[in-house]
Order: sequence, then structure tokens, then C-alpha cells
Amino acid sequence: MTTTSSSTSSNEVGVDDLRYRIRHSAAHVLAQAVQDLFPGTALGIGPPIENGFYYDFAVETPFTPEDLKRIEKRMKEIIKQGQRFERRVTTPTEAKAELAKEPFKLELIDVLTNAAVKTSSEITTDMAADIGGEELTIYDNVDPRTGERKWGDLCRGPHVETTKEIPAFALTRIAAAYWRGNEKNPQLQRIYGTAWESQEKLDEYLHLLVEAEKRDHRKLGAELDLFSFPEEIGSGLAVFHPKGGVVRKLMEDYSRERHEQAGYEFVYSPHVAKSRLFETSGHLQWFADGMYPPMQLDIERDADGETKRPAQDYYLKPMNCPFHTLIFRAKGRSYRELPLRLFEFGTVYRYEKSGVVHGLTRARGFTQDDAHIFCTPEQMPAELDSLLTFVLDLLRDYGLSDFYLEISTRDPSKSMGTDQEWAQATAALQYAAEKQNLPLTLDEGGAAFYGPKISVQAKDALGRSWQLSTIQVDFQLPQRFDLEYQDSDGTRKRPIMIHRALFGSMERFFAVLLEHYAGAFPPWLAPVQVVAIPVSKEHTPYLEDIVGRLRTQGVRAEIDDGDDRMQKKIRNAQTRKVPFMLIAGEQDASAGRVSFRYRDGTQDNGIAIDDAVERVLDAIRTRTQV
RNA sequence: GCCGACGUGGCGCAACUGGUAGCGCACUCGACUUGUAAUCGAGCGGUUCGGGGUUCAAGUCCCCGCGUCGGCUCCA
Repeated sequence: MTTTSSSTSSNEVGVDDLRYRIRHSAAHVLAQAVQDLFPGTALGIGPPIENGFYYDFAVETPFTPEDLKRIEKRMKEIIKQGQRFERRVTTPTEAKAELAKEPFKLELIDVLTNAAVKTSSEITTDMAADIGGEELTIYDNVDPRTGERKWGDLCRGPHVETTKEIPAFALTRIAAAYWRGNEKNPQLQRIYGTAWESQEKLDEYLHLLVEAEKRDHRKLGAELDLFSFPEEIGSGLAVFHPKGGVVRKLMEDYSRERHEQAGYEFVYSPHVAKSRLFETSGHLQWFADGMYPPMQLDIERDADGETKRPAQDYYLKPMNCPFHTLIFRAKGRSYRELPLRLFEFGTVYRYEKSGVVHGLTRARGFTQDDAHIFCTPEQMPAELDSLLTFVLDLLRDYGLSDFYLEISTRDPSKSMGTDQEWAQATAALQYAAEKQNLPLTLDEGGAAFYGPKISVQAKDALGRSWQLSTIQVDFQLPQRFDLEYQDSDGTRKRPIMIHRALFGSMERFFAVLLEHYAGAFPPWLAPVQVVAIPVSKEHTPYLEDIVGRLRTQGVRAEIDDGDDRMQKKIRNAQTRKVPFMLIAGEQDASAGRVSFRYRDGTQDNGIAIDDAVERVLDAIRTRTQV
């Protein structure tokens, strides 16, 4: 599942937390089991993580699922022994002698004991969790009866007292991971596991995984006939089918309506542009890796085949901002026009590495609900403030309600502009974010190349966090494009640009909603809102009248007049996750009434037709879930 | 991009250590006409992702592409 990790999750573990100790200890048991079963396996690192733990190993042949079962069995034996975790302080020299056969541990000792390196970003959080500390310590696993040392690992702890205090765990998957997270380093084999303070908690977590799999938007997308990724088009490039098209159109329509009310103006821009544009914007310098290679057009040759006029490079656009700056620049601008808010559902293309493409949440072509706000420095704080409120309100209308904010700051190695500009922009964002009274976290060095950002993270029905909206302050593009407006005193000034996308991308937001609702969209978004089911054929005309009434009111209502039995029709509507089933047989028809069945199986029988129609319309109008 | 797994009719799966493909759902047709999750019967549908190779014989083995999945790195 593609979620950003959440630091406010209830699963978060602090160093002293019981779960942290259980998971860290489980990682040690895992490593001991692996070294028992596969002698000579060198160890990487094995920290606790959200919901579990992992350990990296250097092995000749990757682990198989069968190996995993054996390892799990061995771990259970170790846990049963009740080995004690014993802390032992050591020195670099001693530790190196002891761990002479562990090349990766030797490297860690060097990194840890080298003060110059220690303060740098060389040490990742996971590494620090695993081995970092003021002094070097080794944790030994000791047989409680004989006192014999069974195993040990360079580690700062803390751990549980004995392995018996690992009440419930499971190994979940095998994967490869680069040593120290750097793709230039060798790849190790990583085993992931999950561990909890009780069997119930473990079962709960495993159930959550099953639930998440059922809700997987890629699966639901096929089942509900919403979208697909035809191989012929290319990896990461989706087509929306009619049913998915309805949902997407409704999402866009409502968004448009709200943007109109909030003072945005709609613009359109093409999908390709000459290299010059992206040179000016800085994309070719800073974002080229994420762009499709150029198309070379308009080359002219003479009779000998010699080039008379060189080719022009055209690029697919990876972002909409350069185009919007050109709209701003298309004429002289006055302070009276500011803030100028330009909105576009802009489709962009990014050359994602083949291994990262993931359904609609990580596509190579996607449509941003993108806007760029050009304003004066004085207007910026108020604009950011109202913008954040607007964002959160709109997301709530789509059924999300659990948010936290994240501020991403500059990565000096991947950005342009001056420190002062970045500081000013970051401060403005910080101020706006704090006013919202939502949890706020810091993502150091996570900003785009042109400016810092606030992102709105939303949690879905399963408690998973998704990065949705981003709001970025940008001093750079106005400079690079030499944007100006004339102020009231007649002088020319440079506007500030705010980039913002609420849904991030329509495709990703579609996927988030699909998973959030497990395919059971609220009536206002449901592709089919009502299915009418006659008990027998003779009641079809009766229901046709009602369906006709609903349709004239704009309701997406159908009648199932096929040859199936009623029970089958109910099952079909249920599988399609239609919010309202309207059923009528002799009883209802003779009384001018109709019966409801909902997706959860509840029914509400004998409702007067007027009331039934109003009930449907009301749910749609108020965007409530049924 | 890297490591590993995988790729069989629209979908979900089956086919022993190589002997030219079966099932369920969906779809089409026919019969049945039934108050809250699957009526019965018949039929249509696959050059087993693409291209090469090994073999008397390849869905099964080998190579190269393309794509998917789980991670790593990266990211909306």
C-alpha cells in the first residue's frame, strides 16, 4: 500500500515504548534465526519500524517463501527458550575484533565512531535507531539456564528482558534493499515482520492488511469497471471507463464550482513545449530526471542530407507552472488584478522509474487540479491562510476529515534561490499552518527545487495517511520569468507565486477516495445511484415511472428489467455497490409505495413514492453517505 | 533504475517431473416469472504477454523485450 508514513499515527512508537522494544527485540531474534539456519550470513541493520521491524542480510541466494516459514519456526523456538537480552558496553577496538566477520557492522562502527561523519546526514534515522548511541553497546542473547551466550548484535537497545516478552509476531515479506539506502551500494535481502504486545493486536493488524488488500484501488478499479491500464498504451498511463468517468467528472465539476466561488479563473495550456520554456523555468536543470526525453522536431536538411536548420526539442510538460507564468506575462499587470488566481486541470507527464509506477497513485501521466496565485508580498500571508482553509473545507466535502500538516524545507543541494528568500517563504507557510490548529510535522529537505511547501496529509477510513494537497511559495519563477506588476505608486514590482494543488492529482485522489470508501461511494459520487428491482416482470412499468421521475431530477437511476430473478438482481446491485436499491412487488405497487435496500443489507419497506424520491435527492444534495 | 516473484479467454483460477488447454463468474440464446446476496439448460469465447531458441514435441525449459506485483531509491 502506498502511504506516507505518519508520525501522528497511533502506531507511532517512541524509543521507550513497549512496542518499540518488542519490535527491536523481534528483529534480533530474526537475525539469530537466520544466522542459525544460514551460517555465514552477514548482517546489515535491523531496526523497528511502523507496525513492525526488518533486518537486512547479505546472502548468496535470496530467501524464498519456504525459507521464511523455516525462519519463523526457528524464531518461535528461540522465543520459547526465553533468552535474556543483556546490555554490554564495549569499545570500537573490541567491537571490531568481535565482529570481524561482519563487514557491514565494521563499517557502522567506523561511521559511528567518526565524529566528523556522525553529525552529518550520513546516519539515517533507521541506522541511529539500530546502532546509534553515545557509546558502543552490544546486546547479547543469553540462555537463561546455562548462562551461555547464544548470539549478540551491535545495538543501542533498549530491548525487552527476555525473548518470552515477544508475545506475537509474523514475518510478512521479503524484499531487496540497498545497503544504507543508497542505490550505489550493494543490495541486501530484507525480511520484514510485524510484532505486537498481544495476539489480538497482531490479528487486528493482519486483518487490517487483508482489508487494505480488498480495498486496493487497482482491484476495485477492475471490479467496478472504473479504469484500466492497457499494456498497449504504456506503463503508468490509465484510461477511465464510463463508470470511472462519471466519478471523475463529478469530482472535477464540484471542484470547479468551489474554485469559481473562491475567485479562481480557469485557464488551459498545452501538453508540450519547447526546451527553452523549461530552461527558463529551471525544470531542465533541476527536474530533468523526472521528464520524458525530448521529441526532436522541425529539422531541415538540404539535398545532401546536411542539416540546414537544427531540430527543436519539445518536452512533455512535467508541471503546469511555466505555462501559467506565461499567461501572467501575456500583458502588463496591475496591482488591481492581484491576487490573480489561475486554475487548470492540467495533465502532466513524468518519467517515473519503472519500478515505482503504482496504479493511479504513482502514474506517468496524471492531471493536477493545479493553480498558481500571483500576489504581492503583503497579500501572501492572508492568501495562504484562506487557501489552507479552502483546501481543508473542500477535502471535508469529499468525505475526508482527519488531517495533519507537514512543512517541507529546503534541500540546498537540489534547489535554487537565496537563503533569505527560502527563510521568508518558509516562515509564511509556518505561520499559516500553525493557525489551523492541526498537528504539524517537519519534513526537512523535502521541498521542491523552487520553494518550501505545506502539504496536507489526510487519513482514510483505515487510518492510512496520504499526501494530498500541496501549497508552495515561490520567489524563483517570478524572477526567472521576469514577472512584474505595476503598483499603485507607479513602480514595477515582482509578484510572489503560490503553487497549489488540492487533490495532488485527480488520479491519485480518485484512488484515495476509492480506497477510503472501499468502492462504496456516497450517493453524490456513485456512478449509478439507484437501481430499481421489480419483484416480478409485471411490476416493471410501475418502477419505470419512479425511475423516470428520478432521472428528470438528474439522478443516475436504472431499472434492472433483465431475466434474472429478483435475488440475483439484488446481488448484482450489491456487487456494484449501488447506494440505493428500490424494490417493488405487488404489495408496494398496489399501495403506491416502494421499498429501499441499502448496501449494508438493511431495508426500509413501504415508503411513499414522494418520500422515497426526496430521500434519494436529499442524500445526493447533502453529499451524505448512506 | 536495482533485487525478487509473476504474466493462461473480459475477470478469478487449473493443467504431474515437456505430450498442442479445463473450471467458475461474466457474456449470448432458450425455458422459468419468483418480496431482499447467485433458477435451470445450451452456446460463444484462448495463435497460453511479444519475439527468438532448445526439442520429434513447449503454457511448461533457455535468451531478449514488454507489462504486473512486493520492496529499495525516488515521488503528486
